Amino acid sequence: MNETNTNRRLAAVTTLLPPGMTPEGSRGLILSEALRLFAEHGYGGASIRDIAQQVGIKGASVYSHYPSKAHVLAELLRIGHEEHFRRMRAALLAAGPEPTQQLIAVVRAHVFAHAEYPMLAVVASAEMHALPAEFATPILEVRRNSEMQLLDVIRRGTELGVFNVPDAELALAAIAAMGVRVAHWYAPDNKRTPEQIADVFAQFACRLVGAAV
Amino acid sequence: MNETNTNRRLAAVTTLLPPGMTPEGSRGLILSEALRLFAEHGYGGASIRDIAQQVGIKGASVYSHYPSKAHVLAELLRIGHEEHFRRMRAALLAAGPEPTQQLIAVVRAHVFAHAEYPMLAVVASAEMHALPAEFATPILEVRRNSEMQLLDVIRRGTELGVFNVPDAELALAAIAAMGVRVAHWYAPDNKRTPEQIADVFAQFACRLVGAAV
Amino acid sequence: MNETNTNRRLAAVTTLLPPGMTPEGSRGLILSEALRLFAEHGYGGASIRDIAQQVGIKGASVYSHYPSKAHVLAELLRIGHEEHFRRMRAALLAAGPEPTQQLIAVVRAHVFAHAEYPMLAVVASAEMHALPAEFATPILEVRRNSEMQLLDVIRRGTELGVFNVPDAELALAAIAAMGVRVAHWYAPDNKRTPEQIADVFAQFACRLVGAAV
Amino acid sequence: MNETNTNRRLAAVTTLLPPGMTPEGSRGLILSEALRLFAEHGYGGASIRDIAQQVGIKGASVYSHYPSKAHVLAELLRIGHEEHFRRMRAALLAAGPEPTQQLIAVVRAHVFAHAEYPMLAVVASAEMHALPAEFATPILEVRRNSEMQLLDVIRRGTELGVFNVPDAELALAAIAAMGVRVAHWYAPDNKRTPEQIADVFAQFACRLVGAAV
DNA sequence: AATGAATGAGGCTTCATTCAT
DNA sequence: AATGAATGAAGCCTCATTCAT
Repeated sequence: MNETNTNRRLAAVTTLLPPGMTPEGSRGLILSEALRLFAEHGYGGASIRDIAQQVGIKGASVYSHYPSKAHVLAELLRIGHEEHFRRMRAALLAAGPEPTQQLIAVVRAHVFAHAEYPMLAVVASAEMHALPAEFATPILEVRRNSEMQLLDVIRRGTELGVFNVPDAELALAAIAAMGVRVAHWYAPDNKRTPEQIADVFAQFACRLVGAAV
Repeated sequence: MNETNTNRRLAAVTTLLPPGMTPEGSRGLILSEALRLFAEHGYGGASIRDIAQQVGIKGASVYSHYPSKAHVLAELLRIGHEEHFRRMRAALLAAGPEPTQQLIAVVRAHVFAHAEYPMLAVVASAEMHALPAEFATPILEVRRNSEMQLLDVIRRGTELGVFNVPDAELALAAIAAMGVRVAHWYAPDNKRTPEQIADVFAQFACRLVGAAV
Repeated sequence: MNETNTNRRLAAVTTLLPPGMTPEGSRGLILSEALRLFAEHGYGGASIRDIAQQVGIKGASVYSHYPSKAHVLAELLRIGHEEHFRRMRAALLAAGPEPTQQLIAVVRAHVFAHAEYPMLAVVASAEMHALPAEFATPILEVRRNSEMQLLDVIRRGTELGVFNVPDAELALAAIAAMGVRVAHWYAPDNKRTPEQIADVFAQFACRLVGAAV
Repeated sequence: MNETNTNRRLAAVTTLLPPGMTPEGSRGLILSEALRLFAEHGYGGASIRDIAQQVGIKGASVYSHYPSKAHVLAELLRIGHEEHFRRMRAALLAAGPEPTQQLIAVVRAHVFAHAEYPMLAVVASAEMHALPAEFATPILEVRRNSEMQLLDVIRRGTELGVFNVPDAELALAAIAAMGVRVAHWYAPDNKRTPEQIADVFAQFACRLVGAAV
C-alpha cells in the first residue's frame, strides 16, 4: 500500500456506514475497514490482508465472514446504493406535489448522502467496475431507480411548465453529477456543513432547470 | 482481466488522444492502448502484458519505451490535464471580456474536452490516486490552474454583478462536476453530439450562476 | 542455475547449521537449503524457487516464513557470526590468563568454526556484500567484536612481552585470514579432521606472533 | 544496483589492471569498468548495461567487443591469475637457491599482487564460481601452478631442514590465505604501503614455517 | 563501432483463496 | 471464529542477448 500516496482521493471521515447497516463483530469491522481502504486505495489497491490487519485478525479469518473479497465490495455497494435510494425516496415522499419542492428535496437528499458518507459514495462510484457482473446487476438496478426518481421529477416539472429544460436527461446528468462529485472533495473539516452544501446545490438545481425561486 | 466485466465504465470510443500529443511508433501505441485499457479496467486492472499484447509486442519491450508502468500513466495524465487546460485557456482568450460569454466559453471547452476524449478524462479523474506522489505533484498543479481559470470567471462575474452566486467555490464544484462526469456516460453513439452537450451544459452553468440569458 | 558449475567453491558437507540455531519445520528447512544453495551458487545465483524446491514447497510459500530473500540471508549471516563470536568468547573464557594459551584457544575456535560450518562461513564471508545495508549493520558489529577479541589477545601478549609482532593489526589480519579461508577449501573428505587443522593453525599463529612454543 | 550498499567489499582504488594487459579503446574500458563493478557488486550484481553506462556506450555495444558477459569475466580472471603467476615466478627466479629467501620473495610477490590490484584479486577469488566451467579450467590450472610454486618452496625448505612445518599443505593454505585476504581489506588510504605489508607478511610466513630470521 | 528495439527467460514478490487444525 | 501454512496465478521488472540499421 502506497503510504505516501494518501488522501489524494478523500479526506478523513469518521462515520463510515449508515447506522443499522453495519453487522456486529468482526463482520461489521471488516465492512468498515474494507470501506476505508477501498476508498483510500481502490478495490485493487487494498488486499484482504490489509483489511484483516485493520480489523485485528488474519487474512484467512476474513473468509469466516465473507466468501470472497468481491462479496465484501458487493455488500458495500449494496448498502451505499440502497441507502442513497432510500433517502431520495423518503425525501420525495415528504415533499408534497410541487415540482420545485420535490426537486429541492431530492437534490438535498442526493447531495446530503454523498457528503455524509463520502467513502461509501466514492467507492460506489469509483469501484463499481471492479465488481464481477453477477454482483453488479441488482446494484445497477437500484442506481437506475434512484436516477429515475430524479428524472421523473424533472420531467413532471417540465410537463407542468414549472421547469424549463431543453433536455431532461442532460439536466439529470448535470444535477446528479454535482452530487456525486461532492464525495470526492468534501471532508468534515470543510467550512460548510453537509446541510449547507445540500441547500446550495438544491438551489443550483432549481436554477438549472429554470424553476422560479 | 475480467472479460465479463467489460464496458460498465465507458463505451467504445475512436479518437483516444489529442492529435499532436501521441509519439510515433510503439511509444505512441503503448500510450493509446494503455489508455484504452486503463479506462476500461483501471490502472490496476490492466497489466503491462495486456498493454504489450494490444500493441503487438512483448511485455519486456514496453520497458524500451517507458521505465515503468507508472510512467505510462503519468504521461497519460499529463497529456490529459494539459490538453484540458490548454483548451480552457484558449476558449477564455477568445471569449472577450463579458463574464457570461467567458463562462459559456470555458464551460463549453471543459465539457467538450470530456466528451471528445472521454477515456483520457475517465483515467485522469479515476486513476489519479494510482499515481505515485512524485508524479502527481506537477499534474495536480495543472489541474489547479484549470480550476482557477473557471473560478476566476465566476468570481469576476459575481463582482461585476453579472452573476449572482451564494458561494463561488460551490458553484465551481457544481459546474466542474457536470463536465467531469460527462466522460463517464458519454459515448459516440449518444444521440447528442459533444457540441450539443457542451452547449446545453454551458446554458446550465449560466443559469446556475444566475446570469441573465 | 549453472549445473555444470558445481562445487568449484566448496565440497559437500553434512552439518549445515549449529544445533539449536535452526528453527523447526519449513522455516528451518528453508534456512538450511538456502545456506546450501547460497554456498554453492552465491546469493544471486540461487533463486527463491530453487530454495523452495529443495524444501519441497512452492516459491510463494517461502513468504509464509520469511518476508524476503534478504531476510533469509540476514538470518544465516546472523547465525554464522553469532556462533563464531560465541565460540571465540567461550574459548577465551576457558583459556586462563596466559597470552599464548589465549591465542591458541581463540585461533582454535576460529579455525574450528570455519571447518565445522564451512558453508555458513563461506556465505558469511562471500555474500556479505549482497545484504542490504540495514541488515548488515548489526552483523558487522558482531564481526568487529570477534576481531577485537583476537586483536586484544595479540596486543596484550605483545605488551606483556610474550609476543613480538611488528604490527598487531597485520598479525590479526594474517591470523584471521588463515581461518577464514579454511571454509573455502576444507571438506569432510579431507584427510585432516577439523581439530587437527585447528591445532596446526594455532601453532602457526603462535609462531607468527613470535611466541615461544 | 544497490547504491547504499557500496564499498562493503573493497575501498576505492585507482589502478585497476596491470599495465600492458588493458586493450585500447572501448574494449579496455569495458574491462576496467566491469572489474570495478564486479568487485563492488559481484558478477551477478553488475549488469551489462551497468558496465556499458560506465564506459559511456549502450549495452548492445558491449557485444561489439566481447561475445558475452562471461567472456569479460573470463578475461579479467585470466589477467588476474596470469599476472599473479608471472610475478611469483619472476620473484622466485630472482631469489636464488636459499629457501628462506625464496619464501620471502614468493610471499612478497603474492601479497604485493593482492594489495596492488585488490579489485582484480577480489574478483578472482570471489567470482570464480560465476564462471562457466569451460572458461574456468585453464584459469584454475594457472592458479594451481601458482600454489605449486609456493608449495614447492615450502617442501624444499622443509626437506633441507631450513623450515620446520608439521604439514606443508596446511602451511601453504595458511600463507596463501594471508595474501588472498589482503585484497579484501587493503585500500590505498591504508597507513601502510603495499611494500610494507608485503614485508611484514613475508616475515610472518618465515616465522610460520619455522625459518630462522 | 554503435545503437534502438525487441525478446525469452527468469527474478522477487503479492494476492485471493483453501484447508487442516 | 480464527489461524498458519501452503498454493497457483499473476504482477512488475531486469537481464543477457540478438538484429537490423
